Amino acid sequence: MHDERLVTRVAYQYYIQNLTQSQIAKNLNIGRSTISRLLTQARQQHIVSININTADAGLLELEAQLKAQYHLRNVDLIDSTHSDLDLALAKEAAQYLKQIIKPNNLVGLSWGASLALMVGQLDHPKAANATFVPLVGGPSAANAKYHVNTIVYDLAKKFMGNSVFINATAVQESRYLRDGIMNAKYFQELARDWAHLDIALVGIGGPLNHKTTSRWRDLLTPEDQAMLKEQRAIGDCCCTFYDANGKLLAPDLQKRTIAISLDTLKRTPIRIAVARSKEKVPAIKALLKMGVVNTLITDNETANQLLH
Amino acid sequence: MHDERLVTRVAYQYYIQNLTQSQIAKNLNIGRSTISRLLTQARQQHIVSININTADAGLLELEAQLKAQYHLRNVDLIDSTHSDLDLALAKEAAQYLKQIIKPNNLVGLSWGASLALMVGQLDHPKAANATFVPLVGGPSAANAKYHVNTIVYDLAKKFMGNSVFINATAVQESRYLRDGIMNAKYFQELARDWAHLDIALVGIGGPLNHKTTSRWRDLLTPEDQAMLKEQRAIGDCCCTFYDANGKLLAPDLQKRTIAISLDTLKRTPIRIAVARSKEKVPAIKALLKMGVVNTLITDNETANQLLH
DNA sequence: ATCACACTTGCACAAATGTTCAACGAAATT
DNA sequence: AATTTCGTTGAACATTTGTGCAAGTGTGAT
Repeated sequence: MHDERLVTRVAYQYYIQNLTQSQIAKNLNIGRSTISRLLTQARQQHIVSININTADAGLLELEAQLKAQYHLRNVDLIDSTHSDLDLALAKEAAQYLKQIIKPNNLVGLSWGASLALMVGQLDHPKAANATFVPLVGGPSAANAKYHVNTIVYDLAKKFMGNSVFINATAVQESRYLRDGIMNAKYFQELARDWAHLDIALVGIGGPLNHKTTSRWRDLLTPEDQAMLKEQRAIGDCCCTFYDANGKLLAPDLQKRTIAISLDTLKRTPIRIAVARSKEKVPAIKALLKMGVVNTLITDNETANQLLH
Repeated sequence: MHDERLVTRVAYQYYIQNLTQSQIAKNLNIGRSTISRLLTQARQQHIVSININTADAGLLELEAQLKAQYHLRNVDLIDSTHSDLDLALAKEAAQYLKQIIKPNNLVGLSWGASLALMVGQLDHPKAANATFVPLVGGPSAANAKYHVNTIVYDLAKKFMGNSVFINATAVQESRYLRDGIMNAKYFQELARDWAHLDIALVGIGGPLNHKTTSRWRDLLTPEDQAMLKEQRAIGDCCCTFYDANGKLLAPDLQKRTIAISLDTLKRTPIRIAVARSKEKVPAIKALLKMGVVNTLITDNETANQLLH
């Protein structure tokens, strides 16, 4: 342990005057290695303190905590005080995707309002020559604007890449119909893609009774809905429902669903969820615990609630 | 110029989470060079601030200012709140000397209370095998304790080195006497040493009328004193008097003085002055402006007054 | 005094960081 | 539209920093 006076002196010359360690060593007639060690000591003993002075520095702290608590690869937060939160979130997701996408990547997408919004927010995308594939079947109505195919197609266009379409709704009337579709040669290719994704980008569905219940859920029969309610579903990801403990629900419904399975999804290296709101907190939390996604883009309010 | 959001993010990972630049680059999918640049930007824009939390961090700031203002090689300050300031100063000077002295150095010393005190404060000196020489003649009375020779001898003993004595008082009765002495072969050797010093350690004398007028000044004749007063002497270094503008005074007295000349002194690479007190401020200031010394050891009160 | 131990130092190497340069791409100008 | 200009980027190189190791130094016990 060294003289505090000396430590301070060294820290001052290094951090305030920006001298190199060699210069300081010459000044003080001490070996350079010692300077290096004195500086580590200065940091350990908090003789020097380093602060970050920005409004959103707190966000980063939150990100780190969340990342640690759920063992995530990454967390990206936006400030909850934005006027249009959903828009801001979409923009952030767009930037994030742009940042991590690499040439020839295979990118899978589910859908939902967040993802649809995202596409529009993508500015100056780079030519990645990536391939974009849907992870779930389409919604009931042929509402082009929110159709998975539209999302995938627009995204591919912006990135100068290719896209693959999906020609079926997410939920079929019977498991036989569903199996039939999935056994088609074209679907087999899609399934193969699902197993080799580089990046997956998914939304998270909240509880069934929530007002803004998303468009596609009209595909569920009243029986499905009853069943899910009974089993305490708190949300879905890629049309797979689960409860607060991460238990997958409604196996019968599952078998009528055309979508990537959560297990397959888990094989993707980068699995990003984009979701926010108080209502979705339990759904997000369960999904994180299950390890289905390893990257989360949300706002700080949601993040705060996820910490407990 | 980059996105502040990104800069903050990078700064956080680097300074708070202690990741390396390469790791951050991988996280954010950015080239490492860019991270380096972002960090410089973060510092420039004060997005990160680095503080030093020590009582005497302010001293260092003062030191830096003083150093800049007078173009000094180094400044070493002690805290003015010490109970015995002169003792503390002596101790600091001792440590400083110990720190910078190198094997076989040739070290010159003037005298004064500060330097005398210093010798006693030198603990655990290293064997430097240095040579110590007086820069000025002795005082009038044969007060062994404060004699230059004593200082030089004691110091040499502590450093396991050699010392050279001086066998004359600082001021002679006539220039002829003085010239005679200085022409002696032994003095010629001393003079040669003066021209090749590695380190010079000097005190600074304050104004004449000051109460604690130092011991040696009884060598001055009443005429000398009158002359100096008339020419507005504010202090001396190595028995050479000067005024506030750095003009050397009393050439007649000079010619009767046995001491290194300030010009010769200036040829020494490391020239340290040890002095403090309100009264000596003008003397110190003038000496610094003249460039006679390039290293100053004092207390922060004196330092503050020197800044204006 | 001698030994043993803990602790510090400097050297040499490994890792991390800063910087130059050439190529690229976006805006602005013709 | 073609061309110029400006600013950004990554790769390679130069510099700076961190660290394991062996040698040195002081301290305390025997």
